[in-house]
Amino acid sequence: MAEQPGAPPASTEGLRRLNTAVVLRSLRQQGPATRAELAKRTGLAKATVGVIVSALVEAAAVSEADTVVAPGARGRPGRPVSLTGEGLLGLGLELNVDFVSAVLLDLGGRVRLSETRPVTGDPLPTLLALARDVVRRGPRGRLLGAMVAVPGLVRGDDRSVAWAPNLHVADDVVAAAVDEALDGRCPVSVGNDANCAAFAESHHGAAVGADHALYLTGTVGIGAGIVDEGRLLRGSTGFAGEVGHMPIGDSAARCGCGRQGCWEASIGLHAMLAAAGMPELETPLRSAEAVAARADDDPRVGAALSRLGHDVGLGLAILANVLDPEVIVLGGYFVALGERVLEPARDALDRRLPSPAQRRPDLRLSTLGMEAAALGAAERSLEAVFSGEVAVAVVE
Amino acid sequence: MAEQPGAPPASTEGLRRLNTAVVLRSLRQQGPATRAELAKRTGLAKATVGVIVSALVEAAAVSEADTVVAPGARGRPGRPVSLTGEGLLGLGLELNVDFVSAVLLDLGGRVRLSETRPVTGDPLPTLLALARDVVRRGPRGRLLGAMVAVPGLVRGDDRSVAWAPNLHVADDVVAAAVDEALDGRCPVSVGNDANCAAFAESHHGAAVGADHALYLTGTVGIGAGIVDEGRLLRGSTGFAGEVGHMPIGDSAARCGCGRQGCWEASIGLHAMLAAAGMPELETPLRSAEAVAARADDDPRVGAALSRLGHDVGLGLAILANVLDPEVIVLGGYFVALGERVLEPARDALDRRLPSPAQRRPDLRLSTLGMEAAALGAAERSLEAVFSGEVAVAVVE
DNA sequence: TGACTTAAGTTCGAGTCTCGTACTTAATAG
DNA sequence: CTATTAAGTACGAGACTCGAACTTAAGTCA
Repeated sequence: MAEQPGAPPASTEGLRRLNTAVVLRSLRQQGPATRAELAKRTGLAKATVGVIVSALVEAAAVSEADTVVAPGARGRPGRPVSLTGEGLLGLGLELNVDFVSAVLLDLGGRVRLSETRPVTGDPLPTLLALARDVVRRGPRGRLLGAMVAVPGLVRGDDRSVAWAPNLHVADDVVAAAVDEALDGRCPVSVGNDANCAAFAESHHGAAVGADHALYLTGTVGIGAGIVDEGRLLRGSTGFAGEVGHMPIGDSAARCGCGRQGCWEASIGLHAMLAAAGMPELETPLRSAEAVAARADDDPRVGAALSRLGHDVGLGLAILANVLDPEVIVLGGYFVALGERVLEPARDALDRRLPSPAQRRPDLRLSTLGMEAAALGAAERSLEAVFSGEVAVAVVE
Repeated sequence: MAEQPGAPPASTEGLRRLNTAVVLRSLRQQGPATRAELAKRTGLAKATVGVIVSALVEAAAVSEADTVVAPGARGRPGRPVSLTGEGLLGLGLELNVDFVSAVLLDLGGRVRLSETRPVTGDPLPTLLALARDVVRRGPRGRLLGAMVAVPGLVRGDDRSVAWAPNLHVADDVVAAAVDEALDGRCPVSVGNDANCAAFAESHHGAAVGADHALYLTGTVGIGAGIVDEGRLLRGSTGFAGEVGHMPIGDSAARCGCGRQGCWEASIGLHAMLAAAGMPELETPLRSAEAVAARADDDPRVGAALSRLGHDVGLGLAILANVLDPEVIVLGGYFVALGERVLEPARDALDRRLPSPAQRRPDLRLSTLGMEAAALGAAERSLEAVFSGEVAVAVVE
């Protein structure tokens, strides 16, 4: 059964933390509002909202606009408060095999600084240098948290790596190294890259506003991130969403894992390139762009892509049956193939919905690019604030 | 994005509610404890635990044992408190096509009364009569909540039915009818039957102690219930776990839905009976028992069952890849087939795990029988207490 | 047997929080 | 210039948690 969840509120200070989080979430999800409106939205007393907002203003988490909310209305006009979060930052990092990224996000959801650097050799030192640089060059403010996205399996402590076949890291070496690079300035956690990217899509990308989203990324491997009721699905050992080796698609296709019929062996980058009869270029995206460019002229390539799309849709249908997402976002190399994959995938998906009562999940392309995982990691590093686990406003 | 979740604690009374829930969960999950132990477990102050426990004793939610916890220890011996919940009840109901069930559960997790009645014709009146009977004959006490499990789709309000192809009910007619039958004595909600059964397994059945569990039930149709971090997965429209029509197994098998290759068409009751060459009897369980009895003598039947098990395992492998459960529980007619299905399913599952790093989920048979859904519904009706949304102890 | 030790549980006062009410403030309407 | 309306604030009451001091109920050891 579930662990004793989160920090219990315990004291009245904890109560304040929770109510502050309620106000922050309301501002994030429903936009700016006057104190009176906030009181209505949250169910808190006007007086309470007043106190909380004052503290948030003091902490530079929100700011008051001078503009009146509804000019021409009777009564004293309210001054709308909006979530700007100028001075409160979350750092998202991505540690990957051939590149590292960093995104500095403020509490208002604006990206304040972001950078990606290519890597040859051990990526960790490059990541640490990047992290230090970004923090130094970024805007002044309080760093509330940092999260590192890694292509691998992360344990339930959100810190130690259980398995990362392409990266030579394990346990909490990454977390500890970043801890040190940041001088212990803020808590550091680690997360799976697909999960982080999924989170990014649901907060900033193609799945904004969707409470239930599925993110599928494809490069050489295939991975998924699952958001249910706004929360990331982790599974008992962190493996949830490791969908690359499900038996889907061409059952005779040989996979790098030694088995046959893995989904990855049908829709992974190498399978796609082989089917299109084209070579692998420097990056998956490049390779896919080249294939996309060729597809219009060469009907064989076009046919390969629509077969690919069909197999993508088949797997998505299975996932949609299990998870019932509102939106499905395709990332990775699929983005470069665009409608050439989306259309046949939609067809396959349509034919495989469980019942006429279910509407088809919206199938979209990722809009976030390379830095999706880092952005999601940054967003996740701020989650503790929005959930009320961490206090942002100081009591005066 | 997520709605403003749950009732915010808001006032200090809400804080008490939450802290009371922390104590209750600790008692449920970690067993009886003295006040001092509870203080350590929950992080609350000794004084606070004292007050909360007094209120819980008053409300007949917990009771103090006279037995000393550790005889022979120095210092004043503590009086252990245990969750008995004598006077606090949750009612679980199941509305099905050919039977209805009711389970009366106390807060301590003991079934105080349960009954199942067969139905011919409209099941709703029979259910209402059963509900009234059970409440009347059951032990005196406060009814904290009631939930009706239905074979159908339930909307996010946990009350109205969106789709129930085998039942002639829609919207909130069921909830309203039960409301009336119970004289509005407690809040009434409605839930999907597979979800309820999954919840029952994770609290009382084969998946006790597992935070992440998958429940698969098979009769004519195939359905799943998914527990992740102790919470039920619902999906955006309540369809999560509707796995019967995923394209798995024999791709040529014709399904009742008009398509081919649905999982249901390979492992549903009718497919099993056809493969075994045996007739359908009164109930799925009966039919399956007959097949199981024949399997030892007739190698053709044995072979059919191991093919069935293989197809079950194939689908479970996919689900395990997506969800990473700790335990998988098979219910429905599979229970009667026992190891004849489990063994080939385990084999297929083993061959299809995503990586050597993942351990195989434990595959078990349901132990709860017909009343699983009603029991789970009863358990769910008490969830609001354990989550702190509803107060159980009255402030004196 | 009786003083000492140890730990459980309770009492109490201080501090924090939310809430409702009453009040002040800033705009429009006439 | 006065009345009206609604936003925001001040304030006292009530609820809750907490730490420290205190009481209680056992075992320990002379």
